Amino acid sequence: MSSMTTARIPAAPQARLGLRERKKLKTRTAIRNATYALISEQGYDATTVEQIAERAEVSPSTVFRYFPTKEDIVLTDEYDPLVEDLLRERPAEESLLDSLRFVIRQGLRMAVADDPDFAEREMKLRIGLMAKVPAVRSRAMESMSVTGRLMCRAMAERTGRDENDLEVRVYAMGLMGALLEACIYWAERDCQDDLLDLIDRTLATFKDLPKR
Amino acid sequence: MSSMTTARIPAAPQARLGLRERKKLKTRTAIRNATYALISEQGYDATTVEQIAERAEVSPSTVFRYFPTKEDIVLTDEYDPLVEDLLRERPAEESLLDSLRFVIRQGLRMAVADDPDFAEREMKLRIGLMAKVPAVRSRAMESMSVTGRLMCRAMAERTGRDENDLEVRVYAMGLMGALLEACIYWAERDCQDDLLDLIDRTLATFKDLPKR
DNA sequence: CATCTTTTGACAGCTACTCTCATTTCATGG
DNA sequence: CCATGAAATGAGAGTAGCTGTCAAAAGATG
Repeated sequence: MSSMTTARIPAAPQARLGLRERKKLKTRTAIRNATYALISEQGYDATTVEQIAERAEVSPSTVFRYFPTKEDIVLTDEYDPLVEDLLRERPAEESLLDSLRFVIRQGLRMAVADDPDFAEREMKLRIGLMAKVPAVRSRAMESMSVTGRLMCRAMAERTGRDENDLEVRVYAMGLMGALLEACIYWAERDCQDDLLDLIDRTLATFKDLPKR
Repeated sequence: MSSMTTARIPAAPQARLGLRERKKLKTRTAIRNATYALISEQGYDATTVEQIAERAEVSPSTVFRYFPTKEDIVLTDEYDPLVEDLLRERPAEESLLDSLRFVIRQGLRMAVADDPDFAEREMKLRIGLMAKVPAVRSRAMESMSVTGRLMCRAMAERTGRDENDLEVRVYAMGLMGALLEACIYWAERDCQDDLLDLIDRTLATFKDLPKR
C-alpha cells in the first residue's frame, strides 16, 4: 500500500538530473512540505490551496500542475514500483502472504532508515489524516485500488492464474481493504500499538489463495 | 453492501405518513429519478446539480438539503438496516460467510420483486457508474466502510469477539472490499456474468473467522 | 548568442457546496 | 375555521477546488 510508506526516493541518483528536473523535484517537495506544515498548524479543511501556494512560493496553478487534487498532495507517493520490485525478488514458492509480510517490514525499515524522526512524524500525520478526514480517506481508497492491481500481477505470477481472474482481483482488493483498515485502527488508537504487529494479525485473517 | 440493492422501501406503511412526510419522500425520489434520467442522457460529469434541480422542479438548495453531495444522489439508499435484520435472523451457528451468501441472495431477490425491469436497469446504472466514475466509486468506498461497521457488529455476535477487535474490523473491511471489487468486475464485463455466482466465488476466497 | 522547448504565472470561468434570511406550506389547538 | 408555531423551501451571495488559455520566463541545445 503506497500511502503507508514515507521514505524519500530510495537513494535516487540525484547526481546528474539536469537543472530542470532538479527544480521540479524541489518545487514538488516544497509544495508537500508547505502542505504538511499548514495542516499541522490549522488542520486540513482550513488549509486552502492558495495558502499552500503562497508558502511554497509558487502560484496556485503550479500546485494543481503538480498535484491533481488537494488530497493528492498529502497522499501521493511513488513507491508502488518499489513494492513491486521487492515482491518480485521473493522466492516464487513463498506464499504471497509471507512475501507481503516481508515486503512491508522491509519497506517500513527503508522508510525509517535515514531520518527516523521525520519519517515517523510524517507517517503518523498522513495516516492520521486518512483516518480523520473523509476526503483523504476517500483518496486513499482510490489509490488502494491501484496498488491492488499491482497485487494482482504479483499473485498471478505465484498462482499461475490470470491477473484478471475474479478470484485474484477480489483477493487482492480484500487484502488492501484489510490493510488499510489496520492503518485506520492504528491511527484511531493514537499510534500506540505496534503497526507491524497489527499487520501480521491482519494478514493472519486471510487464507492463501490456492494455485490455479 | 447497501449500494448494490435497489428495491424501494420494503412495503413501507405509506398509508398514514402525514402530508409533509409524503411530500418529502416524493421530492426525494423526484430528485433521484431526474438524476438517473439526466445521467443516462448525458453522463455523470456533464450533469450539473442545477439541471437536476430544474428537472426535478425544485431549487438547487433543496437538492443539497436532501443529498449532501452529488454522488449521494446516485448511491444513497437505506438498506443497511434491512441487511442487518436479515443477518440477525440467521441462526447463530451458521458461518458468517454462509449467512452473507443467503442475505445477499435474499436482498437481491427482494430488490427485483415488484418491478424487475426497473430494478435491473437501475442497478446496472448504479454499479456501472461506480465502476466508471471515480467520484462515485470513491463515494461507494466510503459507504462501504459504514456497511463494514455493520458487519463488525454481526461478526461480534457470532464469534464472541468485541466489535472493535482488530481481527473483526479487518476481516469485515476485507470482505467489503472484495464484494465491491466483484461488482466492479461485473460492470467491467457489461453485466454479462451472473452476479450471484461472482459473489459466491468471492466469498469462497475467504476463510471463516475463528471464534474468540 | 540565438533558437527551441518546457515550465510557470496571471487570469477567467465553471461548479460543487455552504450559509443566511425571507417566504411559503403544513400541523395543531382553540 | 382560523390563528399560531414549526418545518420546508427558494433566492441569493459567497467560498474553494479545479480547468483551461495564453503570454512571459527559464532551461536546454547547437
